[in-house]
Amino acid sequence: MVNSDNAKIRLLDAAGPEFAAKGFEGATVREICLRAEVNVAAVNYYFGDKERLYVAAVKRARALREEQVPMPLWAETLPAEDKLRQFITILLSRMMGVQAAPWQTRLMMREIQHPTAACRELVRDYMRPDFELLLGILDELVPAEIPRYRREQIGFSIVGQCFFYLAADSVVSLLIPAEELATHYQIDQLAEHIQQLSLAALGAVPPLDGMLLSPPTARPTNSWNPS
Amino acid sequence: MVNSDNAKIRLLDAAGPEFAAKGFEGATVREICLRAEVNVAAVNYYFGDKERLYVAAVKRARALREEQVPMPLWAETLPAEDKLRQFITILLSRMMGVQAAPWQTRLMMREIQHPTAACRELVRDYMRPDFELLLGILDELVPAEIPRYRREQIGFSIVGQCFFYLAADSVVSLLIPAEELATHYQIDQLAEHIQQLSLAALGAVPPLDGMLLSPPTARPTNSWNPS
Amino acid sequence: MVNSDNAKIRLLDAAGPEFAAKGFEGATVREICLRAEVNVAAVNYYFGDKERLYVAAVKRARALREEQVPMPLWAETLPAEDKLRQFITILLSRMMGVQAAPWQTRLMMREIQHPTAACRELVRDYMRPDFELLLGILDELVPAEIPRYRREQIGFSIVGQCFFYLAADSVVSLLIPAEELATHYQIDQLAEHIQQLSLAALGAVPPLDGMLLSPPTARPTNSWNPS
Amino acid sequence: MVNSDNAKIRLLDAAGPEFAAKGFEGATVREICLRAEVNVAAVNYYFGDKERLYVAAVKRARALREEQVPMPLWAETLPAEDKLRQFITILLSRMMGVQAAPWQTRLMMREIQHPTAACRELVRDYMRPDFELLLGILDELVPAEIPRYRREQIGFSIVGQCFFYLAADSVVSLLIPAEELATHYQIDQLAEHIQQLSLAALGAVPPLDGMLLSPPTARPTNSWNPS
DNA sequence: AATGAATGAGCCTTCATTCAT
DNA sequence: GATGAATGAAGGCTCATTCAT
Repeated sequence: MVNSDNAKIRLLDAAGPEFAAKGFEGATVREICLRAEVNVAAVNYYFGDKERLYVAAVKRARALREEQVPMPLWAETLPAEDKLRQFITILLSRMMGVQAAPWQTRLMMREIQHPTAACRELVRDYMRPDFELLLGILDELVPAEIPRYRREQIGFSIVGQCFFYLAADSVVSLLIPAEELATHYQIDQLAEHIQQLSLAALGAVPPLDGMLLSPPTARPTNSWNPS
Repeated sequence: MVNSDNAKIRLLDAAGPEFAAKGFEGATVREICLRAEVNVAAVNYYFGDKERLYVAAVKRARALREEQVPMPLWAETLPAEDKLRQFITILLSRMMGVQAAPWQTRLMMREIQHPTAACRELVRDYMRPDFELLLGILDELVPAEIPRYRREQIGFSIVGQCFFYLAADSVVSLLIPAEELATHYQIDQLAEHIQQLSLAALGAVPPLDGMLLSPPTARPTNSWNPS
Repeated sequence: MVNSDNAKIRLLDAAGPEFAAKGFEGATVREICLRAEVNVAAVNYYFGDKERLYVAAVKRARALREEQVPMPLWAETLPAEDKLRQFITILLSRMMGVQAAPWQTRLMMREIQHPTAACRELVRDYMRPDFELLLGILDELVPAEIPRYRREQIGFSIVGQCFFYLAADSVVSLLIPAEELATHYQIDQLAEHIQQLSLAALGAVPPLDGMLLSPPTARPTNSWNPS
Repeated sequence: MVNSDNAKIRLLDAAGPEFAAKGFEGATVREICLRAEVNVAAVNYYFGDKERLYVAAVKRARALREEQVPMPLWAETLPAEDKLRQFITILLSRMMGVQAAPWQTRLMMREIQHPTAACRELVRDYMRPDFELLLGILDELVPAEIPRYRREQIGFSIVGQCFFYLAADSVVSLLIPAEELATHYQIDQLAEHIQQLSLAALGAVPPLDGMLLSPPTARPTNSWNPS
């Protein structure tokens, strides 16, 4: 039984990096089993087939990453601005690393971009709670009249800025000279940048602006930022 | 020979959608040749091997997309705010469409996330000019003292917000109820949102703030936002 | 142990239908064990290997079929013609059913056509007694001078006619229109047909015909049927 | 092209004996390709998959056997009795051989007993023409009033007697002492036996007997052979 | 006595590539 | 120049069997 669990875990630990590096098609069961030091038949024995091993590996990846960089439990009195900063920092921490990004992150990135059966659970169990957390923070920062879809949009803007550094890191790396790259990949500085940008935008949100309250399909003139 | 060119073009036009839909590993030379109505040996004959066909297909994808949604030539007198809005609109136009996104977009997305030999040229010929264009717009909007890496960071923030809707559309689709999804995928409204958020942030940039001028490696305390 | 016997019997009862339906190669140990609700290792534990399970299943099949349609014990005074009719009826009863034939019959058919180690015992214990019974009936119907090999030949002709409907039922089904098929598969009518055909032939046997008495290797001219 | 045909034929000639000896499941593509001296991929290249190779092998088996032992074209004046004898002889010739039976015969036997997609065509193209030929001969030998299903039954009885020696040869071999086996497997003598048995039965058919004319479902008492 | 975990051999198939024409 | 035939390598998976318990 103990050995059984070990073999299963070893398999997952071997499959994660392989799938992350080569994708579902590119990775081979043989190579994974070789790394896990188990028989080729073990994949079928423990997981049924390659695809279910992949799904299990994705789930494990997120669970491990969650453990490594957990969301904190904030005190009630903590200002929303600080929560936002910490939230952004954690998001960046999870995504940063570029080429050295842990396999967990790269594997999840693959799943997001080429979603399989695992994606639904991934979103339900991990992305959604985080996103709701972010919406909760925004609730403290934007006027009550701002409709939900606008808060979501602001949330996506914040997440998108963080996400970009991981998902498009190949482009960033080629766009920025190698010697300056490290400047761009400093988590704290970057977190501050994104937080400031977001707070400034939130502060500029005119609470009574018609456009924000009316449905987007009846969008008025460009009066949002009258200054 | 004319036929030769035709075969090569037909091959590229067949390869693009295939690679976009199934990835490099998932797509098969046979299927591509079948669609192109050429012999299986044609890939090796015209391109050497599968990989070089892939690279050629990626390049062609970006060239086609460039034609479809070109960057405009702005009049000198056009306010930078308007240029920014148009830039964002074009970015979103190129990326929107989720599953219905043209194969060109999806193929480039694959290349960004799993870069191959084609990525370097892609960035050099297409991403960099666009990014420089964006930086030029920002030059008109931020004080001269703001260092380049900060402008780049602001540029990445803008691009990242657009990029997110394409790269993470599977997550967005699962996060937002199906009936509200269309609300989030309105290019003009979204462009306005991102523009306003960005402009508000730019307006908030304190031109004399020490942190912004000093190199980030010698970053002082969190005094950027003194309020 | 009681459980042991139960497991063994359950295994046999599960193996029979499986082997009958899919053949030795097609049937899998796992599926058999699943049906028998025993461990996969049980086959090897109780029978040594798959092949010996197969042999045991074949034997059991014939024993069960023997119970289901036993040969009757005839009164001394029963006319041979009636015995023949009953014998044929029983043979047909055992073989009829085509696809709906009980698994026992189908399994034995497989063994006859692709004999394994089980075939020898099957013939010795079951086929031979039946065949000797038939020869005994024929002894009462043909002149004493008829040599044994001729009686055997007549026996084979009778058995062959019955056997055909089971062994070649796929051909019969395709040769005869579906709506008329039932007409051909009426046991009593068919038994009568075969009995009459056989009796007519027996009656026609010229007891003193040279050919019948001389060894077939020295067969004379075609004078058997002088007409 | 020539080489192509050769490879295909070699594959068929290698597949036939393998399938005949080991069945569809038991035979392996590797072994067949080894014998045919072609690459393992050749099966897929020429036939799509193992199953279609099997079907092609079955068809070829029957075609070859047809060539080896063709049905003769009889003169109009040839007595039906002689035609029957020759028909039976040819049937036996095709089936005889016991263990030494050509692979074509054994393969067809497998198909009859475990029919696959090939069976339908086999019956349509080969079995049915032969069976109709036999019915034609019987038409000359039985009174016109005898209904078709009775003629078919007589046909099956004749074919069944021949079929038995091939299909159940394992049983025959175990039932008859080895030294007497050859006596039973003499084609000419056996053909005469079956012909005589059949002719005697035909002669005994009472043309006006009620049962023969009435539908079998309303079968009267056992009055068929009142003698 | 009986079992669940684990295995290694082998199977069919797919695929990118090559070679003679 | 361009192609259809043919190939070798490798991949995922199934299966009967074994071994420690």
